Amino acid sequence: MPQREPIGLLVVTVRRRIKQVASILLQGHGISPQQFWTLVVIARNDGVSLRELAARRHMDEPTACRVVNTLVRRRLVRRSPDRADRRRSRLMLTPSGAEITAALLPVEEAILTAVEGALTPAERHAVVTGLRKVIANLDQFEESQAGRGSPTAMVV
Amino acid sequence: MPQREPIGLLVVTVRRRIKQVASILLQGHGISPQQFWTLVVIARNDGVSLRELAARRHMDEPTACRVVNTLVRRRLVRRSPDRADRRRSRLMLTPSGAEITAALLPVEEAILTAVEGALTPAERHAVVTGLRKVIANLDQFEESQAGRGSPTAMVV
DNA sequence: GGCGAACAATTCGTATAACAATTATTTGGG
DNA sequence: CCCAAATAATTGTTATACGAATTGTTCGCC
Repeated sequence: MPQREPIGLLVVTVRRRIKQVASILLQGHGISPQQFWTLVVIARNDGVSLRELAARRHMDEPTACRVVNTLVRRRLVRRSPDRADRRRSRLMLTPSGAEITAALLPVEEAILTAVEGALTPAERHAVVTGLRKVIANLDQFEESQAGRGSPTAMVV
Repeated sequence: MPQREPIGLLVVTVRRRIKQVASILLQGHGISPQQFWTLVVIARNDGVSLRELAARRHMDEPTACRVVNTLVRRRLVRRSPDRADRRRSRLMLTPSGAEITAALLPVEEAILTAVEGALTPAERHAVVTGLRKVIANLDQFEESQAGRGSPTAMVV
C-alpha cells in the first residue's frame, strides 16, 4: 500500500527474509545461519584473524568471538596462535569442520541466487551503488555528530 | 573494496547504521530506537491494534507486544479495550506520551534525511524497486520450499 | 631500554527480534 | 444453539548483535 515506503523498512524485511531462507536451507545440518556464514568465511580465508572475520561479515568483534567460541566448542574451528603477534590467533577449520563446510558451500550459492537471482545486472548495480551511497551518507552524518557532549569539543 | 559485495551484506550495514544514527539523535530523550518507532506509529494511527502496529513496522506481534508493554509501564501508551471485540485492544498515546512524541517527530524526519537524503529520486526509486524485487524473490523461494509449518506470511 | 598509546581478543550486560506455544474471544457450520 | 476453527494478544525461549570495559601484547617515540 504505502507508495513511499522508506528504504529502512525494506532493508529490515530483506534481512529477515534472507535469514529465513538460510534457516530453511540449513535445516537438518545442525548449523545456524550465523555459524554457517562464519564457517564460510574461514573456509575461504584460512588463518584469518578475528578482526578480519568480523570485518568480512560486517559484524562486530565480540559477536564474532562468541560464534567462534561455539564453533571451537563443536570442534569445527580451531584457534592457532600467531607466531609473529601473540595477541592474534589465526582461525582455521578442523578436518570435520572442513568436511561440513564443503557440504554447505552449495547452500551459499543457493542463498545468493534466492536473494539476487531475480535482478538483472543493471538492477543489481543500481541497488548496490544506491545502498553504498546510503551507507556513505549515514557515515557522514555520524561523523558530523561525533564528539557531542565532550567538554573539549569546540569545532562546529 | 569488493566489487561484487553481496546485497545481503550491504543490507546488514545499512540497518546497523540507521540504528546508530537513531540512537545518536535520541540521546538524552530516554527513548530507544525501537520505542521511538513504536511511538511514531501509534501517534500517526491513534487506536491501532497490536497487529496493525506490528505490520506497519514489519516486526512480529510478540516483539510489538513487549515494546508496548514497556511503553505502557512508562505511562507513554495505554491500552483501551475495544468494545466491539474484547480480544482486541486499541493503542493510544497518553498525554505525556503525546508530548514526548511531538518533540520527537523532527527526529523521524532527520533520520529519513540521513538515510535517503543523498539519493536522487531516480536512485531512490531504483533502490526501492530493486529491494522489492529481492523481497518478492525471497518470498517465492520460501513458498516453493513449503512443507514446513511456517504459515507466518506477514505483510509485504 | 622503557613508557604510554594503540591494538587484538575477550567477557559482560543488555537490546532487539524471531519462532513456538498458550489463552481468551469471536465466528461460522451443522 | 453449540462446537470447531480462526483470531488477537500474550508468555516463553532462543538467536543475534551492539557497546563498554578488561586483559594481554605490541609499537611509537624519547
